[in-house]
Amino acid sequence: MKTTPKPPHSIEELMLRANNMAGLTLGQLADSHGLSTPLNLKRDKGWVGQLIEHELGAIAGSKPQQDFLHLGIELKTIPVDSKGKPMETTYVTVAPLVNIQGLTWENSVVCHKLQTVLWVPVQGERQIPVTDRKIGTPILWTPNSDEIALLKQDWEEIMEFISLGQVQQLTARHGEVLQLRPKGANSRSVTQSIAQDGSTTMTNPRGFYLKTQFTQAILTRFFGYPPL
DNA sequence: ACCTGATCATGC
DNA sequence: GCATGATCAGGT
Repeated sequence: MKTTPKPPHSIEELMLRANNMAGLTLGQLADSHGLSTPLNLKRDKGWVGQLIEHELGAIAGSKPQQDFLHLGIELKTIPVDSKGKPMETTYVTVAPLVNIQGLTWENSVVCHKLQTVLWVPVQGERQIPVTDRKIGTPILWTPNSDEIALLKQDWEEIMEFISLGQVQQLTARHGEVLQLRPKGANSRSVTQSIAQDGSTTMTNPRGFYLKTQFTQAILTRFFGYPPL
C-alpha cells in the first residue's frame, strides 16, 4: 500500500491511482504516507485535499494552474453526506478584481481550471471520525455545453459587477451555479479593486465557488446514486 | 436544515 | 498579500 508521490505520466495512470484508493479510509491513506490524522478539520481545513494530492502525485505549489498541468486536469476533493450529496460549495479560484479589461470567459482562470476536473468524493459528516471517513469512486468530469453555458453566464454577470466597481454589491446569492464569496485569511484582509468612479480602492479578496446544487448534479450524472 | 460570510494552515 | 487546500459556524 506504499505510494510514490510522483506525477502520473498519463490520464490512465492517474485514474488507476485514483481508483485504487477508492474504498480506503483517510486514516489508512494517511498511515501509508506516515502522516497522522487530525481529530477534526477545524484547524486542518485543507488536510484531506492535500492528502489526496500527495497520493495522486499532484504538482505542489501555489500557482494559479491546474494540479496536473501536463494532463490538463484539476483535482478536487468533495465532502459528501450519507446520501452522496455535496456538503460544501467547491472553491475554484480567487477572483480578479483589477486589471480585468478585455478579460473573457474563454481566457479566465475559472474556465481553464474547470476544463477537466478529477472529483474525489470523501465522506464529510462530522459524526464520522476523520480517520474513518471513506474515499469514494473518482470522477473525471468535463463540463457539457449546458454546464458551460451556466458557468459562463454567471461568470460574465459577476465580472460585470466587478468591472463597474460594484463588487461590494455582490453577494453569494448572485449566480445560479457559480458564486462569489470572501476568500482570505479573515474579514480584515484587503486587496485592490475597482471603485465606482473607475479609480482603485480596497476590498476583501473574493473567490469563485461552485454551488452544491451544481456539483450534486455532476455526481448524479455519473452515478445516479451515492458514490460511497 | 441550509447557506452565506468568516475563517484556518502553509509557503512564498 | 496572494494563491494553494478547503471547512467552519452562526444567522436565517
